This record gives sequence, C-alpha cells and structure tokens, in this order.
Amino acid sequence: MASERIRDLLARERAGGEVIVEGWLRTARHAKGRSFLDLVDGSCGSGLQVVAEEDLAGYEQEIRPLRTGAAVRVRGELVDSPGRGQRYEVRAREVEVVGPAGPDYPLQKKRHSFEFLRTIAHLRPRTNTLGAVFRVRNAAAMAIHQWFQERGFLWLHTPIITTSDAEGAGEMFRVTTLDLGEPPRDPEGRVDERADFFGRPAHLTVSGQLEAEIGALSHGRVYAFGPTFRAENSNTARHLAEFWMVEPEMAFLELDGLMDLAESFLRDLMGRLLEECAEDLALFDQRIAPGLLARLEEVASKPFARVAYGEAVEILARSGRRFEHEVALGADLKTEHERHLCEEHFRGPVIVHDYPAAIKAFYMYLNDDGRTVRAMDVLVPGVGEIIGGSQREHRHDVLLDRMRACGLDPETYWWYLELRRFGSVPHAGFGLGFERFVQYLTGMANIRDVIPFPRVPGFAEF
RNA sequence: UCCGGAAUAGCUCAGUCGGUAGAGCAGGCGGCUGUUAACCGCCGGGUCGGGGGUUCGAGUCCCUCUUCCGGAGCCA
Repeated sequence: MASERIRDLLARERAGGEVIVEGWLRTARHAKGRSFLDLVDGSCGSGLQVVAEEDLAGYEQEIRPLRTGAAVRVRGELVDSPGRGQRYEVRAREVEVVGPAGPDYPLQKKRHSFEFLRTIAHLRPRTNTLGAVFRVRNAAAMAIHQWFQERGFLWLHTPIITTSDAEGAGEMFRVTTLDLGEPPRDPEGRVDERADFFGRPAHLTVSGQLEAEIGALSHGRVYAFGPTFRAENSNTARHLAEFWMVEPEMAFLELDGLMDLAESFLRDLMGRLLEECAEDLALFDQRIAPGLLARLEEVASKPFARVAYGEAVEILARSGRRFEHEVALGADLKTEHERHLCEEHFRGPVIVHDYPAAIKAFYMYLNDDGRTVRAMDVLVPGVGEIIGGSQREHRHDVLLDRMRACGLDPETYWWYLELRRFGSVPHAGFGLGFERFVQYLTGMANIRDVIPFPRVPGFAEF
C-alpha cells in the first residue's frame, strides 16, 4: 500500500479507509492512555493529527518518547475527528519510528527568529513559515514558466559561464582552473590567461539578456530563467550574490508593448498565485505581513500607473517632501524617491519610463531627443524596483556610438553588433528578480529567507 | 563599502544608578488531561561574542575585533 500526502488526505470528501502517512512531528502531546502526534510532510501548511492509543504495539518504548522532529510512518484509519481544531485525524494501527530526534533538536514549537533559522538552513524548511515560502517559490516558478509557455515563449538556456568581460550589471565572479598560488606566467611575468580553461578570462553570468536577444531574433519570443551572480559587496535585505532572474526578450516589440507585457505578466501571476497558494498566502497575511492579501488582490485587479521619468521628477519636486538625496533632472531615482512614488503618490505599482541615457546601459534604445532611452522600471510598494527593462538599440551605428561613449570595446561584443547587421528588428525585454518577486508575494522582509540557500558576502554555508 | 543598532541559558528575551545574573519556552523528574504551539509542580542549565582598558568592583562605562540586524550606495 502506497503512502499518501497530507494535502490530499485533507482534501478528501469524507473520512474512512486505511491510509499510510509519512512525515515529521511538529509536536507530540502525550496524554494519559494515548498520544496526539501532529504530523507534517511538507505537502501543505496544515498538519495531520495522529492519535495513538496505549494498546498499540511498542507504545511505551517507541511512541511515548516521540518528540518534535522525529520522522514516522503511520498506518491507520482516516476518521472524523471528535476533537476541535481539525476535520480529520488518523487513528493509528501502527506507528513506525523511522528516524527519531533527540532532545537537542534545534527547532521548537514556538517562534524562532529568522536570523537563527538562517544558521540552520538544513532544518528551517521544516518550519511553518519557511515551508510555506518554499512552496510559494515553487508555485511561482512554475506559474512563470506556464505564463510564458502559454504565450509561445521559448525557454532559452543561457550560459552560466560567460566570457563577455563586462555587461555593465555589476562585479563578476571569476571562474578559473588556474593554480592561484602559482599561476602560469607569460614572458613578461604576467598571469597567462591563455593557459586558463577557456583560453581567456571567464566569469559567472550577471544576466542572460545579451544571449536572450540572440534567441529573440531567431524565435521571436524567448525567456531566460536561471541563476545569476553578482560579486557586489551588497549587504541589504534585497540583494543576494546568487539569485534567479526571469528575462523575457521579444522581437518586433517596442517600449509601450514591453510595459504592457510586464504589467500583464505581474498581474496575471498575482491572480493565479492568489488562487494556487491560498493557504500559504493566508499564513503570510496573518503572521508576516498584515494586509498582504488585499495588496496582492489590488495589484491583480488594477492597472499600473505609468509615468515618464521627467514627470516623475516633477511629482517628487512638487511633493513638498524633504529627501535625503536631492531630486534633480538627469540624476537617477534613489530608493527613497521610488518608494515615495509607489507607496505614497500612486499607492500601488508604478512604471517609470524614458530615463536619461546618461544613467542607463549602452544597449537601450536612444530616443529621437538624443537624451533619453526607452527604459522602464516597475516599482512596487515594499520591495521597490522589481522589474527593469528596455527596448534594445537595434540600429547598428547608434549602438556602436553608444558602446564607444560608454567606454566598451566593440570587439568584445562583435556578435552582439552583428545581430544588428543581419535582419535586425526592434526588440525589447525585461529582467525580474525572482527572489524579489517571491518577497513581494510573501511579504518576507529579508531576501535571504525566500531562497533555500542564500549566498551573500561572507556566507555560503550549506 | 558607509551610517546606525545589537550580541546575556539550547531558543525568545529582561537585567534599573557599575555591586559577579532572571523569566518564558525547550530539557529532566512527577502529576493531570480527547489533547490543540495543552496544563500544573519540582529540578538541572551561563567564561554575559573575542581581546584590551577604566574602576575597590564591569553584563552594565571606554577602545578594538568578529558576527548579525536595520538603513544607504550598487542593483534585480
């Protein structure tokens, strides 16, 4: 007889029948004559109450000493629970202790701090909150794939290791097989990088965008969805050294269409996940971020505000607010400015578009004014910038000029430039920080708690 | 990296004016109970993050290092 998942058992129409469940004890309450075991198996937030009577084989020796953390397999009957607090319970016929847990089991029945849980990343997925986070994360990943697949986007597997020496998105991790103690030297005594594994310097990717553009110009609609790496010394609640990014790239698409794409993407996903993860999101609404459900529902149902960069600066200037960083036309919007726009002025998601060229990347499409580029950022309350994207510069000569102006070596990007010589078309794409998306969904304050094994400066345990 | 805060029992925290430490939970023992992060009683448990200094005396004040948290910058 096969075991069943608690999620499925709780969803049954009625009690009855023999079942086998396997999982871990969230708590064990030993009463006179019987024990109540709260069993969880990760399939859902709810546990299943197992009632073990004292006449069971091995009751005193095996069941009575059970405590939080132990793994058990239970065979018994699914019955209507006579107690309050649960609809069904399992009347045990046999409880097999698969893996006991000693009194030094670090997880307790009560709340732990997230800081402490980070030090036990091998056990924290068993907690209610982290368990829910990882279920929501999984559902979000699958919903993202589904959303793109339904619209004819091809999942393009962009490389993790790259030899583009700069993509303008931050410091990169070096990938090398050279002996750092005694690297091979050229006649001048410099490290001979031609002797390295790829015959040239290589790094972990900071973005799949440039390769995704290749895909857009062959398959029309593609997306990259995988890990990316930044070696920035960022110590904040919304930065990781290793994080996942979703990067759709679409041909024959300009800025307006890109904003539509980003907005419908976010709103559709919110709507879908509100349904799919109702139980887990309710837990976040109750315990982590009161008002979360209302906020997500609003995002799913209301159009996003859109404002050009110039207007955004005017709004900030007129706000009467004193900002730590001055609001100035031509300067990038700071975190406090972005927060003011989406949290106070518009009170919801905002798309800011057409930024000054000087503060944006070389590959963004230059407007006719020669001063702004067709870039857009989606700002959401609580998290800030969640999406950044742009229409790409598809005109060869304009791109070449921009690269030179930005101090980049066109040789390195020969293939990127060549795409602009053979069948170049307007195209556009955006990047969504997957962990920030999960943060937004769950209301979790620290990005380290929405990825199973966070990598940040000074920490790569587990 | 910069600014601010924190580090006390296994965990979550309190500790007043500088006079060598407490609670709840967890653990052990006992009791009670179709229980609900059960409840009641008793017990054990601490190099107060490391190093240095001031002082008769430092968990408490000062310096320094480490780690963590919050904010900023960089960004997603």
